[in-house]
Order: sequence, then structure tokens, then C-alpha cells
Amino acid sequence: MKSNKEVTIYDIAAELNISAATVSRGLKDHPSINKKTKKRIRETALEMGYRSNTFASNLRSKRTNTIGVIIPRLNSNFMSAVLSGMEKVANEASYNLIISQSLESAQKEALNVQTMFNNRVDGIMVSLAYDTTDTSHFELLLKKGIPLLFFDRVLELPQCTCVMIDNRKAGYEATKHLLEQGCKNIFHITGQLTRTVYAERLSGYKSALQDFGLEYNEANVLITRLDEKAGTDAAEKIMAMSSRPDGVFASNDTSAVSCMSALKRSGLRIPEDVAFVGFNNDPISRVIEPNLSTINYPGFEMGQIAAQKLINHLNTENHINMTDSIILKAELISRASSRRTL
Amino acid sequence: MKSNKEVTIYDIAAELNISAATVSRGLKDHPSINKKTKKRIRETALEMGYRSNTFASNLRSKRTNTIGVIIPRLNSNFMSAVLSGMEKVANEASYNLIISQSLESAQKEALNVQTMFNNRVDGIMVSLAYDTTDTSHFELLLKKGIPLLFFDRVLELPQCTCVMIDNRKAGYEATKHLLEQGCKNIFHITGQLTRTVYAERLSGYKSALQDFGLEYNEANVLITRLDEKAGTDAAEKIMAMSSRPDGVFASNDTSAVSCMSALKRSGLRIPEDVAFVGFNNDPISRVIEPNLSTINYPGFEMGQIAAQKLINHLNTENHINMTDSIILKAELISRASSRRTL
DNA sequence: AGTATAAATACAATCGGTTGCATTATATAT
DNA sequence: ATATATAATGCAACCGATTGTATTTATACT
Repeated sequence: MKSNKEVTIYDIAAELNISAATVSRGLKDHPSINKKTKKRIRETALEMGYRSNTFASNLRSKRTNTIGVIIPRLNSNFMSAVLSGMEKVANEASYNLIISQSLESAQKEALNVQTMFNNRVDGIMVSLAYDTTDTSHFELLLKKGIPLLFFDRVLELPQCTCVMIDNRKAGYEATKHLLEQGCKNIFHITGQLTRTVYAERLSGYKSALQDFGLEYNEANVLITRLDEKAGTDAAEKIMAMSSRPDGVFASNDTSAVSCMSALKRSGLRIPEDVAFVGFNNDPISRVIEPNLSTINYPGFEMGQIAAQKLINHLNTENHINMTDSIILKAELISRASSRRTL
Repeated sequence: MKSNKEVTIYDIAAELNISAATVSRGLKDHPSINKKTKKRIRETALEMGYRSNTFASNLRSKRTNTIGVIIPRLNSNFMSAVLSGMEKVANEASYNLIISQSLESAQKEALNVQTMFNNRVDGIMVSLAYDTTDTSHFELLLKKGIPLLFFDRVLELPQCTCVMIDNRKAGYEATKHLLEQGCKNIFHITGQLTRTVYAERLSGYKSALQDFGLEYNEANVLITRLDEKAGTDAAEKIMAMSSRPDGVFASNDTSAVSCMSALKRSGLRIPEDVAFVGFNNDPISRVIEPNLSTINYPGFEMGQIAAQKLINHLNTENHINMTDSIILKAELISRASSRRTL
């Protein structure tokens, strides 16, 4: 009857009449250990039911094989997809993920960074909270040389990689599409412009208007939290406008859908009276009637790429080129909500 | 200029001319340390920028303050809510969460258990994968005395707590509601019946039929993966049936919505021709037209309660009463998809 | 003052891998 | 056979907090 105690490398060493150091090196395939010895070590370890003690290892090697992920909220299909992608890559590289939500609060975001810092994560991936303006809570990471990567809602810091889409282009394409469908007066529902994702989309929106010879009208842009209420607020505003918009480009599907629903309730026809384009390609966009045109946002891919980038960086000695950014494709999906019979 | 090295309790001890043991005890508010000394220790620790080294601590104390969570998929609003609830409670109790997905595969589930086991999590919370039948991968946890808690898709193991809703009752209520709206022939879209959640709902469905004097008809039950395809498959089947159902009770909103959409495309009217009740109260249920009646599933609450239960258990010495189960309320939300003008 | 008792602190072993350096075994060259 | 290079292994310190036990200090009681 074996006792309940854990098997250590010392037990293996004793069993094989070799030193613990050799066992340690053998287990991690160190080049200076004889192949036959390695084999014996591996076999004995297996037999004895050995499992490495992460803490002892971490304590000594000062690495945790853990990556922290801070996201605003775990409530969108997009975020789920991103996390799935990250998890896949991290798992394969035997890294663990610690996920926490900022709940769109800069304060909680700072707290999360602190917690992860204390837990000695090897690196951190962040999508910024809605109201983060002060970014000093990231400084201690950079100071300690803990790699920091931003995705989606990024922050252009000199020492950080960003993984994102070309938001300006996406905003341009969405708006252009509406214009091509004959819209002359396009409303834009967006988020906090301190988040560059939204600022960029707005910029694309403006460019498209310009290219089609239309004046930019500030009254057509509504800054919101991009939740359901944002959509109904927008609808209310739209209904009250003297020259009513004939198109809406929303910076996420949630607000687009809720706005569409509200307008429908007010008796407007989609897309005849108002055409819609959303953002994210959430499942919801294929449920609403008419189906919502939207920008396909490659979440899974983004997660994979972000995690891969960070892990590559962690696994290489030379800590260079962590500074470049990665831009993913994000194309328009045209559905009934924006297609007018021309 | 301070060096980049971390501050340890030895540094604090040296600074204050006391022993490291006293510092260690002082920092965790041990009763046998003088209050004044504690104060000095705390202050010095703060000044010197001390942060505790989790690994050294874990190595010695054999606890990690980490809880593993294994879920089938991170793609539903419900799961997001559960995780949010868990995260909240865990954070407050200064536990970390390691989340991973089984992707509905029993094999990956077993792998995840193994990984978390190796990472020495203090406890594990699991919602079972779709096709898990063999549950031997949980045995090593129980053998090592690592507490295991199931939520939502539970498994009735003698030594485990389960947190769930009364699925039988929910199934009964959903079906009863349809019957009260005049349905005589109710179709049921469900998941793998080895998952008790679905078996229980089916059982409730049967009871309701019986109470209303209707015969149970096996042809009216379709076992699916509860994804979008499940809905369209069900719709196809329904359209092909000789005596067409006039009501559908689906075990999640995703399949309900996709089935509803398909039937609508086939020219059926909801709820006049076919009334619908879903399950989960996903946001999607309030987007589809007509809005989907559904069972409100208190995800956030479930997450909180599950985490609280596990943490309480971890924090108490006497490892008793980890065996009782917790049943949450889940009530029907009646919306247009099932309300017939009577 | 002298002893019993309690409170506060210190000592030192321990947790289990990791790693620089020393040492021994083996292979190759002369 | 001897010298030299190389491969393989061992030694022992180390990472930093924890904790049982011993020791010192403060307090209480005759």
C-alpha cells in the first residue's frame, strides 16, 4: 500500500541510484544527459506516478507559465471567440490562462493588473476597459519587463504589441456600403472615442462621406456604451431628428439590433426607410429580421495570434520586436438590413 | 538607485532587526505577534515594495488559492454569466480562477482535469461535456481529496456538491404553459439524455403531458447537440410530420430560435400555428420575433453560489457536508412566442 | 525577590526543483 | 599507453515563505 505522499525527483533518483539533478535534467530533455538514462528516468517517473511540482519549479526558475488576460466583459460572442483562440494556443504551449474582467471599469482593470502582477504572470494580454484614460497601472509591468500585449481595444504604447483589425478601413467599408445602397444621411452609433477602435471607425466613416461628397454632421454621431440602451437611445434620437437619417452604422451588433428593433416598433421599415450595418458578426445579427449586415470580426483568429505572439516572445531570449503591431482582416458581410433593391 | 531585485521577508526582517519568521507571521496577522510589531512590519513591507512570493508560499503550504473551472463552451450568455459570478466571489476571497473549455469533448475534459490536477488547483468546478459518460477522470481528484463541484450539467457522485436548477420542474412548467395555451401536440428538442439536466427536463415534459391527459409520443422528442443545426433539423422534421406539432419546447434558446426561424421561413405562424418555449433566457430570445418565451436561468447567481460553496469548503477544516446539492429557482418568462389569444 | 505563566520572538528544518561548477566516465588522438 | 577532449553525472547552494519547537521577554502571583 503506497502512502498518499507525492513522488518527487528525489524518490526517482533514489530508485535509480542517481542524483536528483540528473533526474531534473533528464525530465526536461537536457542535452547533457545520456539518452538511455533519460529513458529510464522517464519510465520510472511514469511508473511511480510522478508529477512535477510547479511551485518548486516556479520558485527557482522565476517563471510561472501563466498568462493573464484582462477583458472588459465576458458577454459577447466575439470575446468568447477570442478567449477560445487564446486558450487553444496557450494550452498547446502548456501555458495557463488566468482570465479576469474589468467590467469596463478602469479601476477594476488596475486592480486586475495588480493581482496578476502579484501572481507573477509571465505576460499579460489586455483589451481596455471603456473608461480607461490613465494608463499608469501598466507601468509597473513594463518597468519589471513583463510583456504586455493589447488586443482589440488597444493602447499604443511604445513597448507593446497590438493585435487588432484595421478599424479605419472597416468603418470606411461599412459606410461606403451604405452610401452605395443609396443612403444620403448616415447615423453612427459609436463608443468612447478614447478607445482608438471607435475613433478609427469614426474616422473611416468620415472619409467615406467625404469620398462620396457628403458633409460630416456631428449631430449624426452618438457616443454610447454600445449596450442595448445605446440602441434605443439612438432610435429615440433618430425619430426626433428633423432630417431623419436613412442609414445607421453601429459599432457593434448589440446596439445595432436594439436600435433596429426600436425603429421597427416606431413603424419604420428596414432597410427601405433606414438601412443598417453593425459590427462584430454576432449570432444575433443572423436572428434579427431583416438579418443585419455587419463587419466580420475574426475573434478566434485574433485570440490565437495574440497568444502566439506573446508566447513566442516569452520563449525567445532576445526580447526584441515585441513592438510591432498585427492587423487582421475584417470584411463586410452584406445582409438584408442594408440591401436596397436598386 | 534600488536594484531590480524583489524584496523578501528576509529583507524586511533585516531592516527591522527581527527574524523572518516573525515577519511571515506578522504579515498574516498571526495572534502571537505583538500588535506594534505587526504594524511596523506592515509599514516596512509597504515602504520597501514587498510582494509575497506565491510559489514559495504554495510550495510550503501546499495550497495554491487557485480554483479550476471546466466548462463545455464559452459561447453562451449563460456561461458568461456563470463565470462572472464565480469570478466575483473568487476575487473577493482572493482565489484565482483557471478556466478551460472541454469543447464538449469528454477526452479534452479529462485532459483539462489532468492539467489542473498537475497545477495543484485547490478545487475544481465542472459543467460536463456533451458526451462524457465515463467519469473515471474525476477519480484521481477524489482520491487525492481535491474537492469537486458540479454545476449546471451535473453528475451525481457521492462525494460532490451539485449546484443546479430544478430541471424537472422547469421542464414541467414550460410544457404546462404550452398546454395551457391550448397546445395538444408538443415537440421537444433536447440534448444528450446522459446529461441529467436534459433527462430531467424531459421527465418534467412527460409529467405535464400526463397531467393534462395526453399520451407521450416518442416521435415528438429529438435528441440533438442543441446548436443552430439542431433547430433547423427539428424544423425539417416537424414540417414532415403527418400530425404536425402545435408547440415546441426546446432545451435552449439557440435551438429554439433557429427552429422558429426555419418554421417561419416555411410559412408557419408563431405562435398561432406553433407556439414556442425555449430555455436559458439568452439575449437572443428578446430579439427574435415574436419574442421567445423561455426559462430564466440564473447564471450569475449560480456561479456565485457554486464558487462560494467551494471556497467555504476549502476554508474550513472539517471537510464534511460537501455532499449536499443546491437547487436554484428558475421560472418561466412568458413572451409572445407562446401566448395565444384565448 | 522568586517563581509560575503567558506572550513574543527566534531558530532551523522544510517544501521540491534548478543550476553553476566540480568531478568522473568515455571517446579520440597521438 | 598516455594525453586531451568530450560527454555524463553529482554536489550543494539556492529560490522565499512556512511552521514546530525552543528560547527569550514581559506579566502575574505568592
